[in-house]
Amino acid sequence: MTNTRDDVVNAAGRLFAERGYHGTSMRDLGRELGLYGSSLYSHVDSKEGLLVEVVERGAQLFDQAATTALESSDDPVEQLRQLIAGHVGVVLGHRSVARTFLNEARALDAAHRTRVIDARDRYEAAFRGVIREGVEAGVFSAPAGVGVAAIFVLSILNALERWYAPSGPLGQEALVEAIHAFAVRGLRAKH
Amino acid sequence: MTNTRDDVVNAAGRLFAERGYHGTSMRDLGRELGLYGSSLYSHVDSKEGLLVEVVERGAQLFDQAATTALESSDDPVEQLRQLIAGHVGVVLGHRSVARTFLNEARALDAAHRTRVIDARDRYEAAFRGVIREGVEAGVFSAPAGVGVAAIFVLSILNALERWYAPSGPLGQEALVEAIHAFAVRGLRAKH
DNA sequence: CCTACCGATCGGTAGG
DNA sequence: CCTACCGATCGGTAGG
Repeated sequence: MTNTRDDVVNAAGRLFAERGYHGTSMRDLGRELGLYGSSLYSHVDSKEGLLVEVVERGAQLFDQAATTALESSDDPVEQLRQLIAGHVGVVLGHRSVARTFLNEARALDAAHRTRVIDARDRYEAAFRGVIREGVEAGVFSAPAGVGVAAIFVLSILNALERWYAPSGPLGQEALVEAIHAFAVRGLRAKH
Repeated sequence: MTNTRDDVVNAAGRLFAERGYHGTSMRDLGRELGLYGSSLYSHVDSKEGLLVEVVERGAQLFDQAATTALESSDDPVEQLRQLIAGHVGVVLGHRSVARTFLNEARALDAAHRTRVIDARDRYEAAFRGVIREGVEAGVFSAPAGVGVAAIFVLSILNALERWYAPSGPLGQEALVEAIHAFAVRGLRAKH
């Protein structure tokens, strides 16, 4: 019945993801945990600190997923599959954190927002690198540029939190396969 | 120097797009127009009414674009190009409205939110229909289902507001061509 | 469109 | 973790 600090951070992630940072009050958050808004301050320093913590956790999860994916293989097609699988894993395993990371960074002060933007750019760079290797190996083609191709794939991945229903007809593995097939075809060099 | 009602709605769209509905106060909006927050109420009835107006305008723009696109041709590949071109046109021509429509619907009351969700579903249905026709004509393939394929294409389109820079190296026509090429390849039936 | 103001709610603190 | 409270800000109104 007693709440831990982690309970507070997790509940904050849920509410920030659902209603947005500015749409969530500390009293809302307290209610979610069965206590008063003012009581939250024995667990955390400030509302903005909670947002920073959730967002940094999101950056961490995506960063780890990308690193693991790149280490899994030397083949660009397979690395892309692992990048996609990793992203899907983060979204399905930590949806609120992912949503807050993707959508609420604008509520951060300039310094923390810069950190998030840098983290996203490093993550994107993993996709760019794999696509570039594929192009150099002659298996991919990116007529509009590697950067644009990476954004297209990431657009599909970042949109998942908006529509994917875990209880729906499309399972996690089928989802990964569908995205990978679509991306690899979209990137496929003529042959 | 005097502001019209349209000036107020447009400025509201800009601020809602940049900071979110809950991140924008009526005093912020007044400041943007060079007047006091309370003065806005001689132009509009309420803050939520402003959001409704911006979001409904977004629904209208996307709906019109889809209708025009479908009428432009009978060929699914060409219809898809026109759907993409129409979406890009809305985002580049009315970016704030598009952003607010895409991101701020959750701040609406249940009745208006339902209207937005219905509008989005009708818009998605245009993409589903074109892809379905392409599959039936044997030119497209959608192994994970027509609905999933439509979502993939729309994910790329809906993400545009997050990254596309009109002043960047990729012009509007090249952007449409790049998305269409990626989508058509992603959907292309083996042959 | 401004001045003056309202009740409600905000993030946060003090003291227990 | 609660009680009692703070100053600031919120959406909105009355009257001009």
